[in-house]
Amino acid sequence: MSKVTLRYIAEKTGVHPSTVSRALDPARASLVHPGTRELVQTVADSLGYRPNALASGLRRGRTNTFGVVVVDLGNPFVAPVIRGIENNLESRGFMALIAETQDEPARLGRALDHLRSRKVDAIITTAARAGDEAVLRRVGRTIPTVLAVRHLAGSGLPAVTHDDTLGGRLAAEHLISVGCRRLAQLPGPVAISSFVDRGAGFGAAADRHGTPVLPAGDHGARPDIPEGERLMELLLAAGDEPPDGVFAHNDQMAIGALAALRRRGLRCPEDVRLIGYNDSPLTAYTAPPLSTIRLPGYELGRIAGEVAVSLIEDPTRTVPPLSLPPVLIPRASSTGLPAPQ
Amino acid sequence: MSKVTLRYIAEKTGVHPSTVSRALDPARASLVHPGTRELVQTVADSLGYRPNALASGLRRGRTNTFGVVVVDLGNPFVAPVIRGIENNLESRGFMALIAETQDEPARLGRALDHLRSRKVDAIITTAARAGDEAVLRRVGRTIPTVLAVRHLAGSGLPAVTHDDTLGGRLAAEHLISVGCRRLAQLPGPVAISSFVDRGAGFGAAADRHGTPVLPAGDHGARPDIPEGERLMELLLAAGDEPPDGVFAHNDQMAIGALAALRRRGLRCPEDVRLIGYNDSPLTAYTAPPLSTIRLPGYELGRIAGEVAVSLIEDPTRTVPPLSLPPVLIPRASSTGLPAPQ
DNA sequence: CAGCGCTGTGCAATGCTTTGCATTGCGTTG
DNA sequence: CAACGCAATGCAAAGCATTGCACAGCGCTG
Repeated sequence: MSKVTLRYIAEKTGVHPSTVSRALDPARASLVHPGTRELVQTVADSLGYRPNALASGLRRGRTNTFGVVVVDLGNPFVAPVIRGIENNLESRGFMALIAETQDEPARLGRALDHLRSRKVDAIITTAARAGDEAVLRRVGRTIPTVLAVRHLAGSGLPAVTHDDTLGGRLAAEHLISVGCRRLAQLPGPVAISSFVDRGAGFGAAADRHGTPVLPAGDHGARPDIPEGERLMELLLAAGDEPPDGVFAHNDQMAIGALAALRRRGLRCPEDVRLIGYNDSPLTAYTAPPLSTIRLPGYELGRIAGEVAVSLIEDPTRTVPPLSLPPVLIPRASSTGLPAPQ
Repeated sequence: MSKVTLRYIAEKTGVHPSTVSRALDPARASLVHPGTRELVQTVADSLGYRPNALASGLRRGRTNTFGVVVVDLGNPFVAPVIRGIENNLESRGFMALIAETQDEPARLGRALDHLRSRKVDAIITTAARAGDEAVLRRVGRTIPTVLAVRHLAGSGLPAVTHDDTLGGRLAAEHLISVGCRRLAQLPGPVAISSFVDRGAGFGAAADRHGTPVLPAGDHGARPDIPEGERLMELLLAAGDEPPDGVFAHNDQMAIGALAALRRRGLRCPEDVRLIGYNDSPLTAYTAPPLSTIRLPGYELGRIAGEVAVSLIEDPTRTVPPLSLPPVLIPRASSTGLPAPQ
């Protein structure tokens, strides 16, 4: 049983391979006689022919494949972004080649090499960190590359992000509006634009209201539950009067903070009001339900995909940075009110 | 600036392309003179040469790419599985082409077509449903295909699963051991082996102990939070005396059940003890913390990758079904005790 | 000096599809 | 009837890396 190739179909139908190629490509099917076309199509269908994407890609210089670089697939908030990218591009026959970096520069380098080798049509990365400028700029010269979620000033690459400055501001204004007078943050890593912006937005808004922000003991090395716990402990151990309103730079850290508060016998929200970031799936079900900032991840992914496609079609295009507004989701951890629902 | 190809390197170094090819392939580098090899390697490095994976794949019939088919990247428990697959295969130079089915048969078909077209070396699917037998068997004849997480009797494909029968049994025995005498289940879709096995294991264990299991009002259409809420409502509305121990077939449904109980003014665990399944990241932080069954997802992914590789190397091999034991994680929702930690 | 067994290289073919150009055949027009 | 246009198809090259085979060169041996 020989493999089903274009040539094989051509032999079966008695026409030339190029005619088969044309007959099967919707864009060029009009060039071939309706009768021939139908014959070719039925034979191809009955044999279960699938064009060899490698040969096709080699010939035309397009693979209909794009690379998606993420830090960690386990992070709940990357899923909607990928889905947004995927759903947008899937309808155009694209598939995603996924690479994880675990926030390690060496893995980013390897991932980009692999994607380059496989001739992806575009790359979307949600894993940019300070320090990645050079390698991303280099790859961006030959392959349309879009930054999603995290931007990176020195890279010169188009970016589609959440407006984290606004997110930080929303968090600050909310805590102030529910009566907090001594604020604090549990900050994420400084190499990542999202956290930098959240911190800056929060600080600026607090300043504008004349509300003090206690210095954070440290920056989160990885923005996860144990780190949130550790940073909250630091804050409580600082000797000063503890803060009455805390902004955790993501929900994981906020959940860690809840645990730390509980252990120290402090109540949330009575003693310390808390707000997280991302609106992860289960934050509505913690005790107390966690106030948070909701990000339009799916939409962001969709737009990043759109930008990537536009760059594939015209790589010279310059795309201005785009940022999507987040939304405050107040819940009991800051308001003290039971969830409305 | 012409593209950096094998031929280009060959011209620069003054040797034949085939020599360059050999010098750059660790497996055949020994065939070329050390001096030549080094010259070629330094020139290739300095030009940033990356072999064209399309041409390579076309020629050798191997792409070092595998397809991973999942239902939904947003589902928290698929992440560790993918990571297990990926981490295992990444070190061997493989990359993953990811496809989502959303549990829709048509999308599965399209996904498999795309993967076939792109000549992936192997396919790992975590999305098998009753009804998919024929299409999976067909693709499995030409591409090594491994079922992960969900098995499928009629497919004849090797499967690496969690032992969900055991998981169901653990749930039943645990509820019985903490004093429950009227059990019930919130079952997931019947087309998915995982849920069928959980239900069967639970039922069999309850029988063995002579403990009655109330009939479930319905099967979950999608095993998510709202469905859990709905099924729990059904159970409570059934008129009979309500159950005192409930096994939700996954954590999402358990969380939905918590909400339903709260709304009906029933306390958990005092009135109804509850256990979920999967040990999703945030179940430890719900109120009350949720008892659950922990699955070795990462390990499962790793092994599925292993099996896939062994099938790539020898497609005739038959691999016996493998299933990994889950672990009971008792928390306050069933024990009534505060979490130890 | 023929012959042997190596090693290192070169050569040409292969894998499959796409595409610009050439060709064929047919009908139309002046 | 010659010339022309047009639709449909065929032809061959291109895209890039890999690989079986051939060949040259080398140091020996009988």
